[in-house]
Amino acid sequence: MDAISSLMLQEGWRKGPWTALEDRLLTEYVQQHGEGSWNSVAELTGLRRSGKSCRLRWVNYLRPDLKRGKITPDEETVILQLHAMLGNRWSAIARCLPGRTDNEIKNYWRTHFKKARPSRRARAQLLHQYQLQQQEQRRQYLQSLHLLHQHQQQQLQLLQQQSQQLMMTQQQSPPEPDHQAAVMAMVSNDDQQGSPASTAEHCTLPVPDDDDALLWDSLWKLVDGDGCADGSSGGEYYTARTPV
DNA sequence: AAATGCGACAACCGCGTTCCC
DNA sequence: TGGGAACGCGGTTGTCGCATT
Repeated sequence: MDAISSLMLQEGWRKGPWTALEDRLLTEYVQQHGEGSWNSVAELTGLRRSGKSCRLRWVNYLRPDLKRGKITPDEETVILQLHAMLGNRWSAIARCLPGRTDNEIKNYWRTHFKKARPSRRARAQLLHQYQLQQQEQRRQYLQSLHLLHQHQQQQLQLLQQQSQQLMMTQQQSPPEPDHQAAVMAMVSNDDQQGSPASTAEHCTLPVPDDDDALLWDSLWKLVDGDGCADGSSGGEYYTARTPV
């Protein structure tokens, strides 16, 4: 707490939510004296509020031209477009939306468009989705291995048949050594491939491309809970959600 | 039914700018 | 022209009510 705030409390300045009586006093003051000279509000009305607090209350809540109610889709569009052009210049954006305050627009933006650190529940859901995706990847991989093995078995049977036919014909004329060795090598290699299950034990999941690697890396950071705790680090904006 | 999470919004705070003497 | 008061702005925090677990 700074010196001024401390002094305010010592002198009995009120803080926190405004009461209906305070609102009425402030409204009557503005009706009589106009906006401005906020520091004289306390003196002339008996309000125990700082000039700063009075101005904020008037601008953000009591002004008669304020528009109440939800931000409309049209207004949301304007906010998005202006924010893309102006950045966080809330007062400039508010000037283009009659009846809306900079505070209101700022709050709306932060609630709807600024990426927040996912909650514990959201992180658990992300982890669950990730595990399901991994299971599905592994299942597809094993299935493809199984199909490959079936194909290899068919090839092996074919080769064995050809080999037997060859042996039978060679009984009439001696085989060429190179050819026989090549056939035996192919058969031998196929045997060493092993069953799909044993192969799967050594298999690794497909290596993700760069984008996927980044995604999973981010995911693990979220799951591990070592993301920035206060959500105040830079670069955390993302594109607008689809309005509901 | 109680605990917890989350969105919405009001209000506060610090700092930069403007105004006035 | 310098300094202090007033004002304006953007970031942050606190609170409340509803939804979900």
